[in-house]
Amino acid sequence: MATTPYVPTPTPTDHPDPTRARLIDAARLVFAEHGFQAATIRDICTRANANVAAVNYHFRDKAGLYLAVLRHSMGAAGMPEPREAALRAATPEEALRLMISAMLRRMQNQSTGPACHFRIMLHELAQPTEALPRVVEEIIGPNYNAMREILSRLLGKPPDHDLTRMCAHSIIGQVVHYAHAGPVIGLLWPDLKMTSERLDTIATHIGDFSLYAIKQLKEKNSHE
Amino acid sequence: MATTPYVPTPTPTDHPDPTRARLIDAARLVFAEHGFQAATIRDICTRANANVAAVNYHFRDKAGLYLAVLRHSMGAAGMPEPREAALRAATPEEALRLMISAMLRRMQNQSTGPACHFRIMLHELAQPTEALPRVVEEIIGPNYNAMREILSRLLGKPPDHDLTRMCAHSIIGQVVHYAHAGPVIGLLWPDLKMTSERLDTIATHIGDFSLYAIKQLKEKNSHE
Amino acid sequence: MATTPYVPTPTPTDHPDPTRARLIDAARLVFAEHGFQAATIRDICTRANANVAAVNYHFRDKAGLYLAVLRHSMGAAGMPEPREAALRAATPEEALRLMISAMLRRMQNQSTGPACHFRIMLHELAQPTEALPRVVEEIIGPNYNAMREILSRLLGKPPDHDLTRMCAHSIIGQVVHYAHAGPVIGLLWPDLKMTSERLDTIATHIGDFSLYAIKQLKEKNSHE
Amino acid sequence: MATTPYVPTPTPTDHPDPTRARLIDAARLVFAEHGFQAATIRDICTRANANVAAVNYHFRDKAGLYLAVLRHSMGAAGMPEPREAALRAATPEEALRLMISAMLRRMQNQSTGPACHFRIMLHELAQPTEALPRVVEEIIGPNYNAMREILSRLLGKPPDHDLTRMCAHSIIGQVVHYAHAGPVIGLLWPDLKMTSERLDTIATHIGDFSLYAIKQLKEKNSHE
DNA sequence: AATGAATGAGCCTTCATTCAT
DNA sequence: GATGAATGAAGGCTCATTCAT
Repeated sequence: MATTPYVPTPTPTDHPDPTRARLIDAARLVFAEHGFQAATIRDICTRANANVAAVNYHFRDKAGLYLAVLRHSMGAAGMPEPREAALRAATPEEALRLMISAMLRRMQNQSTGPACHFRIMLHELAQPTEALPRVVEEIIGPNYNAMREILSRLLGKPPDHDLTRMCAHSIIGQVVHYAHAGPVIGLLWPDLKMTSERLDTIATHIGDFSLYAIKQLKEKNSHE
Repeated sequence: MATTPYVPTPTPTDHPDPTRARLIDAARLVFAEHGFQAATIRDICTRANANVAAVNYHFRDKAGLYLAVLRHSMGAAGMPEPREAALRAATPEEALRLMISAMLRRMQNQSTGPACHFRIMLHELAQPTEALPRVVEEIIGPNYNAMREILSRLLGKPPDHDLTRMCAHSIIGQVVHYAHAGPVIGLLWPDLKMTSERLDTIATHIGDFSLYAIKQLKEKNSHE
Repeated sequence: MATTPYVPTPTPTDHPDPTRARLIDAARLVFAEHGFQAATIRDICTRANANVAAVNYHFRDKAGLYLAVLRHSMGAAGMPEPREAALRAATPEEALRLMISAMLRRMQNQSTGPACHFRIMLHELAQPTEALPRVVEEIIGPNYNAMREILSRLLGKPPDHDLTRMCAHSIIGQVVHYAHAGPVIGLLWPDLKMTSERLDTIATHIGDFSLYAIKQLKEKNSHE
Repeated sequence: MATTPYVPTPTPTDHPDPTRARLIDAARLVFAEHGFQAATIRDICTRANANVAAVNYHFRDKAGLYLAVLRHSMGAAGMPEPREAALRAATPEEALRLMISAMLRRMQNQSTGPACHFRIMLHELAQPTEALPRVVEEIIGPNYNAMREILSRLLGKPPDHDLTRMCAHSIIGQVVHYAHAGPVIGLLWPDLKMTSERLDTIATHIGDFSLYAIKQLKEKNSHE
């Protein structure tokens, strides 16, 4: 244990192309495609041009590699993007639209882009591992809170209010549905092509749908 | 042929406690918990108090057992429930609310009730098997079409219209989010208890949210 | 054991088409194709339109069925054919030619004809079972002795003489080679087609080859 | 790729006692005894004092191990022996006798010697695998061609002539019969002991038998 | 710092066989 | 007289992991 260096390397981008970095990169794709359990170390090592024992050497464990992948994905610059988008908005309405659009776009290029952790999340939902709490805390939580802030302003309710939360779920549910149910939607709607324009259309629809609903909910609520 | 009885027997409830039925019952739970690939025949057979070879005898295959479980879940009386609920409604608004409520209730008690196939579906989404098209065709498709019929009346657009489809996705996305993101929501909203009343609250919220949005969308669309 | 009727049925052609007969018929083909060990009871029973347990019921064992097949093949009318052919001959030379021709013909239609036990023998040579001594005693031995009788007359040596035996082996070896090495010969001599004329040519060649050799051997031996 | 070393290593005798070599050695015996299908990996690994997974690691497959055994046997120094023996002969008659003798000797001590692939071939004949064409091409073919060359000179016919081929089959058939029919001959001729002198006697007999026959066939053929 | 070799547990499947009916 | 159902043993294969170097 004293010889396993998988902990004292907090700077992952020190070396240009060490085995460690190649492993994380390959693992991201494999975990995204198959999930934690179904992914095999051999597959990852083959893609990373590394030895089978490399994973155990660098990360002690399959689970260690998985955690490293998540930590890497969370630390990547791509993460705060949706919230940043929202910050640039002048009105809460625009902020909501920007967030929706950013989340939608993020969920597309899952397989290649630096944000394929969305697909990892999908697997995590189907079969949660011990990493779920950490992911929720560091990735999902902040986004969830940011959205509640926006909704709080739109609804005139505190972020902790049940209505605010349920509205947040309604919006997030609409967005992630296109990622979660991707294969099913492909079968139910064969003509659908996920082009960039189509993505815009969907984002606009979700924005309209949600803002209309929120406006009415606010009115009805203020009358009570 | 006389030795391979894994063709679907017409009267599955003839005998009081046949191994075949016990296997399907146990498999439902195990598949729901772990998904097709991660589930092990040994686990299933142990829970069903059956021999490891029983699966091969009755269903030829792990895949055969999986198909049988899906077929059983689809054929179960629980399946048409959401659509039936909608048929009893007087207005399309009520029909929509009934469908939402039925789907939500269905998604709860996944582990024990006859409808744990919702959790199976979740795994199927994360890692589609060859059974996905069949499930879509026989389970999801009809519900999707029923919902589009209702929305078609509410929106004044044909069921095939893009707006109708996107509204359907918006509603379904809101509903299934509570199933898909269950563990995450549990972490983000620790006080939430999924009691029967809470379920009603959520169903009402999704109904309100969606009907408000639809009404506005219809108005805006008719002005164009 | 008292209830297993697989022994007291010495008359196999009593009933027109009982399961037992169908099993033996199917087993002959399967054993001929795959040998004793590689043949599976399920395959046999499926082809015989019988239950998996039928073999154990009628023959107690896979080995029991195998023995029954051999007994059936040995008792069949086709067996003494080569020797009968030899008896009809006027001279020992003709007797030898007739035997060679009969053995060659017999070895062809192995798969369908009633004499597919030749292929069973091939498997028995590769992996002898406990049935080998019985087969040698009842099938091969008589043919071997008949051939030695003929050779004894041709060579002027007793049937037990080493030269007689080695000549018998030389002739039998030539003949069975076309059966044993069938797949190899097919690869080494792709143009070869095992038509009836070709069979005649081969029989004539082996007859010429052997009779020339025997004549010379007799001469040389008588001078010593 | 770094993890799959089952590609043939150029220097198989580098290490004194590597698992790979022990596996091949054990597999040779087991395959010779039971044939490809009936042989079990567990048996081989037990005899080789290796883990069950070692076969998968070194040869990917049971079939991979089988191929390696064949390749090893074919590459062994013992292979070209019969042809080399023939090359040292002054006359074609002597060449033929030398080949016969070498083949006969080779077929003995199948179980321990480096040439137990003869018994493997026997299984291959009874139940051909995908390896048969390769074996024919690399082992049997060259011997067959060498013998046809010799016979061509003895008969005055081209190596491709039907008579040449049939004579080759006659000789090869006589020789391999002692290997193929070993157990049967043992039962038919209990006094036979396969001593070295007996092997010489048999070789001489087959040589006499065949050369007499060939001489006569050549005469008869030249008169036509 | 990194790897080739080896390991043991576990998986799915197939087999011959038995038992109750 | 015959069968559907069930069983335990075994087989080939894959996996994550470890160890000596």
